[in-house]
Amino acid sequence: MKNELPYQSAAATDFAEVVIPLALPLNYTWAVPEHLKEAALVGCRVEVNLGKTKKYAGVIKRIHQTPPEFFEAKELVSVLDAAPVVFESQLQLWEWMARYYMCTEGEVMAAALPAHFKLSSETILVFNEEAGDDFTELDHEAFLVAEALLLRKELKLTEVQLILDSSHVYPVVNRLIQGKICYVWESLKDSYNPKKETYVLLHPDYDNEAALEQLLNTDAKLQRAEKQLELLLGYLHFQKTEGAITKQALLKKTGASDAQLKGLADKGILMLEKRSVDRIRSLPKDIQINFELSAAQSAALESIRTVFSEKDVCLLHGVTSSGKTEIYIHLIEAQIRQGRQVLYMLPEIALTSQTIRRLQRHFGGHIGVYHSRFSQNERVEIWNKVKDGSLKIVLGARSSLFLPFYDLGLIVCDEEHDPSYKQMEPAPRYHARDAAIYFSSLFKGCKVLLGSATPSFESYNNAVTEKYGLVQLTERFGNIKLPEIELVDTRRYRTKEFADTIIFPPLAESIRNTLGRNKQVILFQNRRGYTPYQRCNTCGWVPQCKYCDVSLNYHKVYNKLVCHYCGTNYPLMVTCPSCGGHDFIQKQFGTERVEEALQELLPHAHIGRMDVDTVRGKHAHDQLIQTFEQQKLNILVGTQMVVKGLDFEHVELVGIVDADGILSFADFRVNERAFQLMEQVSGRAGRKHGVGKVMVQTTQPEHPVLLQVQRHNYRALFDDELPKREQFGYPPYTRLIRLTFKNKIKEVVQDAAAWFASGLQDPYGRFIMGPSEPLINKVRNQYLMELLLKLPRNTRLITQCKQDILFKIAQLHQEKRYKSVVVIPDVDML
DNA sequence: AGCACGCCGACT
DNA sequence: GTCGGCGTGCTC
Repeated sequence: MKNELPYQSAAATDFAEVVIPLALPLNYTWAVPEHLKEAALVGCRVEVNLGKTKKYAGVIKRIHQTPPEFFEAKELVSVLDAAPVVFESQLQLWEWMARYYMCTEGEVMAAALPAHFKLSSETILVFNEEAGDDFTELDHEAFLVAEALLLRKELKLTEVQLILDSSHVYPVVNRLIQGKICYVWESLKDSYNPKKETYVLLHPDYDNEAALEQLLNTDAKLQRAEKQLELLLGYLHFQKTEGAITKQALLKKTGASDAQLKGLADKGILMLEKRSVDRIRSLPKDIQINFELSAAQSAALESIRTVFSEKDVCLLHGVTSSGKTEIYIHLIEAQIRQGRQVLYMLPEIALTSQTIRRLQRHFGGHIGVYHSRFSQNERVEIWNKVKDGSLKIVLGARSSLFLPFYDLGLIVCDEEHDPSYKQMEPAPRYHARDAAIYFSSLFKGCKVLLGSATPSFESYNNAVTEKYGLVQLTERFGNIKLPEIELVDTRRYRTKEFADTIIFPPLAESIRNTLGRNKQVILFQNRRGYTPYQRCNTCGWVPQCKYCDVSLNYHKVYNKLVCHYCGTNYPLMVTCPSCGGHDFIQKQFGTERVEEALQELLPHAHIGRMDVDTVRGKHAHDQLIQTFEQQKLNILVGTQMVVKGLDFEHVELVGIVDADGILSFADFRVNERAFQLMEQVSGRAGRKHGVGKVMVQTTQPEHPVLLQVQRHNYRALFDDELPKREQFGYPPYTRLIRLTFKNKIKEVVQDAAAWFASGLQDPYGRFIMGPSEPLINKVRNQYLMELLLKLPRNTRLITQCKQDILFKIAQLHQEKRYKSVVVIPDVDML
């Protein structure tokens, strides 16, 4: 370093490395002008100019004194925050994520920050109608903008620039947003309004023992209103036991009338308030652990504590309904009592109001909820409360990992195996479970608990090899037995008579039976069904790829069988090598067909369907669950969605309509996935009363996965599968990186992918699979090709390879023919 | 991600 | 002859 020269230190200028929400390969640097030196802190948002016209709100990552060598740094325009919006640990997470998942820090930042923090010249401000028109509190500049907003309702940030002196735009806008005068337009999300319910609250005047006593015994207000007094007593009872209570629930439970409640409200004793269900505003910050753990649960809890004394990550493998949640609650409580924060992650779809209420019952106002269905205002609210430490527990989907925790003591990753923890579409394509494990390492003594009834092989392997601790819960809570699993061999119905049958007689009979006893049925059908494959109609055999150990897909256009991992083509099967049969079929049907077939079979049954089509609306999912819960439906037909975290008391029969479809999925994880799916589905049966039954329709009743599902033997499946993973080089023995190539000319992508593969040949040749054409080979007018790398688990090699890939991508873009080919890396692809 | 800059087709 | 199509490159 030669920057010790006196004239340099005398003129020491500060420079700020700033992350801006763009896919830039590296962070840019701006000079900190003298008057902003005090305010420009690491983690603060700053307004910067980029190019001639554009402005962005970026976040300061680093302040230093090294002048950039190859360019003249522009000056920061302004500092937007009085205090940092993120801590160092968030910046570290962003950096790690960008490196590990091969994207830019800007992309991570864009995913991490709530929209309201992401100002740019394109941002549109919307007037908040609830703000009124009294702006006398505001300073002169904010006043001008507020007046303009009142008139126009919407302003682009560039328009605000016309109103104000250029260097003051962002700070003023920022003040207006914080003062809730306006908010940032959410162009994609049509401003979602969270579901509202009317809650009953006690008027604050009576919120103390003495006043309440007087009211109940001597106050004239209630002397001649016996029914109202009764209702009030009922209310007080439920408030004690349940915390917040809705109007609907109160009236139902006390049998009181609307008029009586209104009477109490008019007298100023109770208050009615519309609140969104998931909001936490006036729940008391109580901790109530009012349940006893079973012996098995207590033992598991103790084991977890022991594990945590020597390891940072523990896998809790507990069969369905073994009561993992109660264990989490105890661990969470311990953290809260120490004043530390807890992140409780769940797959998005399992974050139903059912789950949220359950946790709120124990932790009341300590709990905050964070997921994609929340408005940006609410997200900012939670964000700030997490940052200032007033919120101790966050229950959230994968993106809640980005919240500015300041003292995290525990991360719970429930349903750890769930693939939706991996972000697919835009970068960062991160896995929230793995990122959480890294994130926890930034906090002293912070532990991670992974929970699942059917752990991912990756996690289970880490537990078996003692990288993680392992704690098992083998019995269901209350000693309810695991459901009995009956395989229905559909080969017996291969006659003409049953040619179009979807629900075969044994299952049909069971459904009738169950409905006859006034119990409910769930039917599971894997998906809406298009990934055609060939299957022997006689024995159920499905052709596999020699090199990849995956089922082959039937490719209509070429009339061939294709492995979509390595791209190898095979001719169509004519003779089944397993049984000598000549009858190959591809039968595909989705939930709709199942629903139709059912309706035909049982014309009087009330049938609900849950798949991406039927729950597209905002509350549709919650609503359908409720309808089913209230037994207004007899049968629920659904895809994956019915599996997640739901608890239905009256379900006694679960039917898996087409197990063959699940078992012939062209994925090296088929068996793992199939087991997870079936085990989770069957966990829905008989959760409360223990008389659950599961029926599985299949042409392969001797299939090893079905055998283990029948025995609920996860370990046996794991032991069966692992050698195959090793032999074919899949995780947990390797790390996968998938590269997707996109271009609108088919030949160009194909050649680019081939060029790329040959360029990586040395030294990665033996790890490369493909290039191959993916199943869906054209998306939005762009053709796709894929390359898959199976890298040995050697951190240095993997890091090196990622670097080489990025370098290769740069080289690819030097070739004129491949200039416009887009390459998308996906690390740890699922 | 934008947006300016620049090189080729169908038009008043 | 020009207007404007979008492919390419750059932004501290």
